[in-house]
Amino acid sequence: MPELPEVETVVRSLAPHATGRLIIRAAFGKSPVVRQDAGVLASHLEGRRIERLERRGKFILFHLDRGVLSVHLGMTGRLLANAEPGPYTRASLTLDAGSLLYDDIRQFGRIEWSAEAPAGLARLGPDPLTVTAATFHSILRGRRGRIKSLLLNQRLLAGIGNIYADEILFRARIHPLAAAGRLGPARLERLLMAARQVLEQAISRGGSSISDYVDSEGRSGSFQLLHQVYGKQGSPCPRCGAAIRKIVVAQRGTHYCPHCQRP
DNA sequence: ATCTATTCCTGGCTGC
DNA sequence: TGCAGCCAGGAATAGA
Repeated sequence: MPELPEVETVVRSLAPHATGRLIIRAAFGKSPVVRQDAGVLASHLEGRRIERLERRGKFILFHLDRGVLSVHLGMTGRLLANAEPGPYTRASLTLDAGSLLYDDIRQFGRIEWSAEAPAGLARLGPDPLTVTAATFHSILRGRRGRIKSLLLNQRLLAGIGNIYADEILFRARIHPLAAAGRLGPARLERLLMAARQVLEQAISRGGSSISDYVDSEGRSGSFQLLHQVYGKQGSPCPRCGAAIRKIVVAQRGTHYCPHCQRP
């Protein structure tokens, strides 16, 4: 389940393989991942040069000398450099040096070409790693939703998914069902600090390899070894020893310590 | 305007 | 051993 740290890791590992490369050939299978016509898509890509890669929330942007190719990994998407195509390969780019593949078992990912930035990006909120405290506070102020639901909302903040929402809330010692708008300045400050610390530490570990996430060179991350609550239901809280609890919030499995994260 | 439920997808796990 | 049924969840969409 690639979230901000995994997508950032993919972009960093991909950049040396992709930046400055010329796209010789682009091929797409029939898949919900690719919604545009394969021939039209290929005609937009073939002959173009990849000038720069960028992460925006969980989106990977290939800035071309004309247009932008955006890739969202969904749940099981993989962008691989110089890999052999497999049964789940949905797209492939042949470059003037090397190749790029997009593999995706469950096909929740999306690949899209657009002349400018793709429309969906305009709806994304700021990046939690760079958002100012003032903006962060204003995003959550007056909201009646539960804090975990809001952390997952990409329009408010872009990049946090289910794993990191749980880990961030644990670090900030905030209950996932807490009313966001009622969090005081001290807790909001703690929440933003926790978000930055968790996400940056996860990036430094190459992300969390929970299901089948690997970077563009096929390497697993190791942050899953440092998870405090995600997937730890029944295990003792690393801070107080109470049993970690699992509930459902916003239709997502939600893990927290009932002692450290009081309602 | 907001928030919540549903839908898409399939490998892997559970339990009979 | 085999297999039906459930589970995981990012985000668009529909519904409250």
